[in-house]
Amino acid sequence: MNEPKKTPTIQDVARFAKVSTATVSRALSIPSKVSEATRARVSEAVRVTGYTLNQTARSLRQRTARTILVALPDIRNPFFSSILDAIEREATLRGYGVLVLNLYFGRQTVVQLRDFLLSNRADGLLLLDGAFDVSQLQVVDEQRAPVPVVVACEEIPKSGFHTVLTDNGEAAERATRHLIDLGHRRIGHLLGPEHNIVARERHAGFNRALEKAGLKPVAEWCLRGNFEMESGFAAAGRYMSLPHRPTAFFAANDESAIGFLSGLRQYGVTCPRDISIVGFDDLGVAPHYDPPLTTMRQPREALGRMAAEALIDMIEDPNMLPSSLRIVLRSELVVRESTGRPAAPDDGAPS
Amino acid sequence: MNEPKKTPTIQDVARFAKVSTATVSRALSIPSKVSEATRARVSEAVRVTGYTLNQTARSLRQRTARTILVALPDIRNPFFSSILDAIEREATLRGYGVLVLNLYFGRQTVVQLRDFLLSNRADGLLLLDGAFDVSQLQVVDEQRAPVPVVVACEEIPKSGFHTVLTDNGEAAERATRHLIDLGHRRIGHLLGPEHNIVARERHAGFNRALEKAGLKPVAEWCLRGNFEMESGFAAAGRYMSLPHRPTAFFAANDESAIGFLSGLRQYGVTCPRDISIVGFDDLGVAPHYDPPLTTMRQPREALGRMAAEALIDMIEDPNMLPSSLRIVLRSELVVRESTGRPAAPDDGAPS
DNA sequence: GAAAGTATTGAAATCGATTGCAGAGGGCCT
DNA sequence: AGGCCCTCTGCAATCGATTTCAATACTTTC
Repeated sequence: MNEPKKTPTIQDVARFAKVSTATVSRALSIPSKVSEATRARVSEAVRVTGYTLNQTARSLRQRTARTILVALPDIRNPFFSSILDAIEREATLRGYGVLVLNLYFGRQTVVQLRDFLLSNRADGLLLLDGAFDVSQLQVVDEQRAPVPVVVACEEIPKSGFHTVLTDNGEAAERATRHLIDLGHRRIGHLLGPEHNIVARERHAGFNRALEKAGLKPVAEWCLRGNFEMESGFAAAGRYMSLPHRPTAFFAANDESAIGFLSGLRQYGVTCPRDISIVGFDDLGVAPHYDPPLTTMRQPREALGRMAAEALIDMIEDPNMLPSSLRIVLRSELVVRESTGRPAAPDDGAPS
Repeated sequence: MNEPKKTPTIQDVARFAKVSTATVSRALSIPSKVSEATRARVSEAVRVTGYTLNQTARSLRQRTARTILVALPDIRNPFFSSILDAIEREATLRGYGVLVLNLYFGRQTVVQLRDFLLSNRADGLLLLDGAFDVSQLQVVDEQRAPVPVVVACEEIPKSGFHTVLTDNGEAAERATRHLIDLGHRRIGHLLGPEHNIVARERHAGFNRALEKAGLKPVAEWCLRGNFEMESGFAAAGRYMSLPHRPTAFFAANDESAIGFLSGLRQYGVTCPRDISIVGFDDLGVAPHYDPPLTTMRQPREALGRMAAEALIDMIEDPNMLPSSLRIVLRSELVVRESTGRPAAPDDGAPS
């Protein structure tokens, strides 16, 4: 009685209910195909034996794992974690499990990711990283059925994957435009990581806004950064050493904007009096920072949810989606107190 | 040639290498048991066929999923996400996948969590939520082999589970002590969620520190909160309406501390001039907030890593761990600028 | 009342690996 | 030469479900 009992299987249920395993299986998954009486006997048997489905066995037979794999660069990043959250909700709703995989390790992880997918542990991949080199992920043109993939957040240019993302370039343009509308003429940009596609798009959007307003981009006003607070903090020093300083900055994201502001405080530069800053992401802390941060809010929940939806749709019916799906979600400017009119009348680029 | 080829199985490899599937299996997992020549033929066959292991089939046979399930209250919370990150690293290192499950839905999720575990999709559970009602999770006293469980972050009092956590009470005591040492006598506490064990322990630690210093706890100085920024923000209003205001606060976590500070700014109360605040967690933004936040830093990476280690150890050898493991990690006070001496000499509780 | 259709069930194959057992072959010892 | 041990390999069972196919009983229809 106290020995480690084996977990009950469908065989045990069948024996107890005096039916075949086939009938038990049907009673549980297609009740309409089984008579009332049998169904009751099976239910009772399940109750008594304490039977629970062995998902592994089902997966093997049905060739589906009812699991999706989410690969992302960094779970700690609040931007990703809130998307992951939305993905998890949607997946759970539709009966899918969520496997997560960090992508720190570069090359090694590619192999791992590939094996993961090809090992039937997951039915599809949700990739949250455009920097990822997909050519190494020989999942597509392999001599086997293609694995469903959806790329979210960042676009992988000619990969042909379904994509769900936000309007990074356009949003950056609007953020910058906001600064211009306030009267700023000397506007700088705190860059994101050099090889990150999202960062590049935001940079491009920034440039477009300047151009449309007839402002010349000034190379020294684009300060190096990498989305992290420390990089913004470090950029403050470089800002101070500029001969002709911008009165406003568009930061590639909120984190670097916060680091930047924090660094500027060290030099006695106050926002928005001396400088205006607009960020990107609308992190949770943005409204409670000092000053509350003007920023572009990305629809993170929608992004995660729609990406998960698309992936699961594709898994459940590969023909359901159009050959190439590309959803672009619109970000929203949230004006708070980190942006204002420039102190002095402003005459544009340095002489 | 262009038809959807089936993914190659071990049978295909065996056929190509002209050996049995048993030999292929051994060549891949116990190479020492196979002759040099055969091993080479198998390798070649694997290369040519493009074979990858079907983990599901292996799992079924070996009765292990090489996957752990991490259940947590909220992935978005940066505290949890960084622990999840550490867990993922450790698990990956040891060849385990990580399934995540949010626990929003209360009752429904319990059932789900239970099925998840009993369905052989995961070999063990890492639970990051002490508020969770484990009695419903009939995994322990079921009439079957017990599922390995490790509880991290929060303790579940008499559950008998292995536990890895930080010294919440003791750390809260030290945080409060820091305020006392600075000369504060009127010290308040911004509470965490009422039924959260961690919050209670911090509250208890707070009280102990006061007591040891001969200070009487004042009920009105404990402001309601729930770990979220908004709750801290709201608490600021209640603070302002106190007849006799504390000169220092110990906030149950950084987020609520930040919300509180943000709320206080609305009333022109400046930190640390008018009030000192110490938080808990050392969020990424803490050093870059204005003022930089004094806080208790929890060893989050270590916590996640050790919890994952313990769980995987338990999975791989149930007899390896002592009957009851309880690891307590020490938090560290990080003094920044949100705490200072009280402005006026301070004489303790109101008359 | 016979034929056709429908509802219900079971036997057995199947998914793709691992593994216990046994057999073949070779080397070594007595 | 015979016996023993060791290495290498294959056969076939096994993990726990699903699913095809066929058989049976029961209705319905003409």
